Amino acid sequence: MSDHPAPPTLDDVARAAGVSTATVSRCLNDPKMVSAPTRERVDSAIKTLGYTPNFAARFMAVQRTFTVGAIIPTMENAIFARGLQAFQEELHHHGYTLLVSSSAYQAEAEEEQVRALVARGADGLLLIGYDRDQALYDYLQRQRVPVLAAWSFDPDAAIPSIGFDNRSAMRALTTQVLGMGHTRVAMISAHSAENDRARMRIEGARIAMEQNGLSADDLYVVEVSYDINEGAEAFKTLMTGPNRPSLVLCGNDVLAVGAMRGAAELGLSVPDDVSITGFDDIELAQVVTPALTTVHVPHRQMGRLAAQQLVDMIENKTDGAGKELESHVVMRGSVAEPRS
Amino acid sequence: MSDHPAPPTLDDVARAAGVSTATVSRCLNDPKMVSAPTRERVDSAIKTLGYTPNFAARFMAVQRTFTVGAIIPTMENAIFARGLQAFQEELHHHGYTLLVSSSAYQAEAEEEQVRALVARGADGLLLIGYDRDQALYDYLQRQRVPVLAAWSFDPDAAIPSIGFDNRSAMRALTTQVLGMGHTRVAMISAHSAENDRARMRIEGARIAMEQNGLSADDLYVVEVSYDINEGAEAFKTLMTGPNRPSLVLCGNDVLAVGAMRGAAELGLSVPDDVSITGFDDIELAQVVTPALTTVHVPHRQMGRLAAQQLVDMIENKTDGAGKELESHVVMRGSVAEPRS
DNA sequence: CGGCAGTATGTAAGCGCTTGCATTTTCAAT
DNA sequence: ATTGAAAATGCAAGCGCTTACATACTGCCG
Repeated sequence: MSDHPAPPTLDDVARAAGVSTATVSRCLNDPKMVSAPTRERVDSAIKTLGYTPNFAARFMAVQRTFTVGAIIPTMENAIFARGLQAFQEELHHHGYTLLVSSSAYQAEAEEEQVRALVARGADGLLLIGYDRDQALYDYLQRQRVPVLAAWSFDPDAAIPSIGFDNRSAMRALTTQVLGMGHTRVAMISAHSAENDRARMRIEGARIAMEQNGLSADDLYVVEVSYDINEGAEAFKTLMTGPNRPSLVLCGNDVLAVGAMRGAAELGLSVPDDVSITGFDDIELAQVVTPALTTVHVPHRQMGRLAAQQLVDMIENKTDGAGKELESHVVMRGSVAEPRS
Repeated sequence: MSDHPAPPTLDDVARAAGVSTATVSRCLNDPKMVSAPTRERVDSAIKTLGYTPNFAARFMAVQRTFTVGAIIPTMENAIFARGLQAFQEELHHHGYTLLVSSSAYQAEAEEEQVRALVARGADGLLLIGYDRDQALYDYLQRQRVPVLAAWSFDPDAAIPSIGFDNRSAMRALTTQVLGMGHTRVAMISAHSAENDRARMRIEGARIAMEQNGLSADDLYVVEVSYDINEGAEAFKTLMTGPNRPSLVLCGNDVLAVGAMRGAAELGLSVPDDVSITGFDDIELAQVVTPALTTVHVPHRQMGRLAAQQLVDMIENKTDGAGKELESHVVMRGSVAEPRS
């Protein structure tokens, strides 16, 4: 009815301004190539027509999208939020746009998302951790898409990574808490099968056990999904079963907060009846009562560096060296000496 | 060095399989049009080449992406997470992919994202609330992109919306808590200027004040950003100022949790010294101690319905009627009668 | 005043895919 | 065998943009 039957194209703008499409294109991408008067005519045509360049068409023409994709395991909690935020801010500085999707901690879903992002022309990809099928790495390599892993660091992995040493971080935390005298300890972890971070954290806890005169086998580990409710349930099972622990290490803050809720539901006091620790130091950790003893991870720094590194990989075709960041233990109210 | 210098294209596959590109394309999009033997040859060529169709090229050819975009104010907390999750699950059922981006509660950022999503060929858009520049709506209309608003419901808005009545929800909550006898009440709200949800919640609280024999002007409102720390600071200012309230209504759960942290920092007990309420009923609300009295919002239902509606708008070019959902007050430990 | 930079603009060839239409193949019925 | 309808495949245009190259204008120098 009204104006145009379809959204305006470069061609429409060109016609309206009485110039060629090339001129309009230049106006958009490199204005100084165009004389002032024509530029004005073109600009006003663009404005009155409400023209937005078609991204796909531009992509086809230049084979670059200035877009990077990130696939995170979940958006449901804040674990990746802060880091991702910093990642995207830094990308923005470099003129890139971020596309995010989540895999729900499932390998096939992740693979699907990777393909979707590649098909959409992502210039580079950020993945979490490095545990995944070799075939996926092969695919990515064939597609010439640079990939960077974050939230984990492993100099020997197939792809460069920016992150911290989950194993030694968990070891440090465990050692410190064991120092208070705990001997009956359990751990609530995420499923470790395809999750290097979960696996490393368990290992770290085990190592700490041994270094503190306990047996690694005495660490009873139960694996659940990263979810507050599952954390609460697992905790309750743990505490109502035989050989009740005095210390429950949790794979991350979300599980730990779940455990704390579980404790409340059982009428147990934290830390008097049982000590609980988390991992990540997300906002949640400081909001619960008592506040959570956890491992503080440099989320923002990690996101920022990841963006820098990835952009570098994209633009200079370098392979990127990866970088290990420091994490540190934060002692708060959720741990205490065990009851005698 | 290795295989191909560049990622394989349809053409490469066609050549490898000894057929035309048309056949390969049909193999991908409508396999039953192709005879079994050729299909096998094509499929194996695709596999050995590691071919992924180029999304942009397909988009150009068919002018449809089966992608919808959603722009939410923030990913930093869980406010939109659950609803968005349901939204994307439902979209998936209908064969659509979701692209998410966040505006950081800033109008220009949102506009930028809208354009980016449109440029990327989103078939439809989900926005939060309906408060935005008319020019943006005009633009969207010219681009022929269906838009749906969520988290708010207003039958008279420029675009169809799926959500609840923020005003009456807040009125119900406030009325219920005022019934306990509070007379000195304050509210910590998000900035209401370009946020209809915040504005309606304030209005709802005011209406409840009047209906309960208080003056709407007596509701002291302080506006901050949706952020735990800001909530804590605002709360502390409120409580250390003159005319200290016995009830602090918060615009959402995040602010309320911030307020609770503020109370802890001041050494005030909730709800004995002061009652606090939230809005949204995100996970956080049940994790803090005491648990938060708040308004429960049907996040998942809203997300699901929004997806259905939007798909319908896209596929049938209907205008969509919108739908109002019910919310309800959840009384928990964070409120009590005021001290006498 | 011819000619030559230099600047501004236009022309047209793709980028990788889909799809209407034309062409070839297949195969059952004569 | 012959034929024709149906099934399978190929051809080629075109989706909206960029960009190398060609062309058309400026002045300005000799």
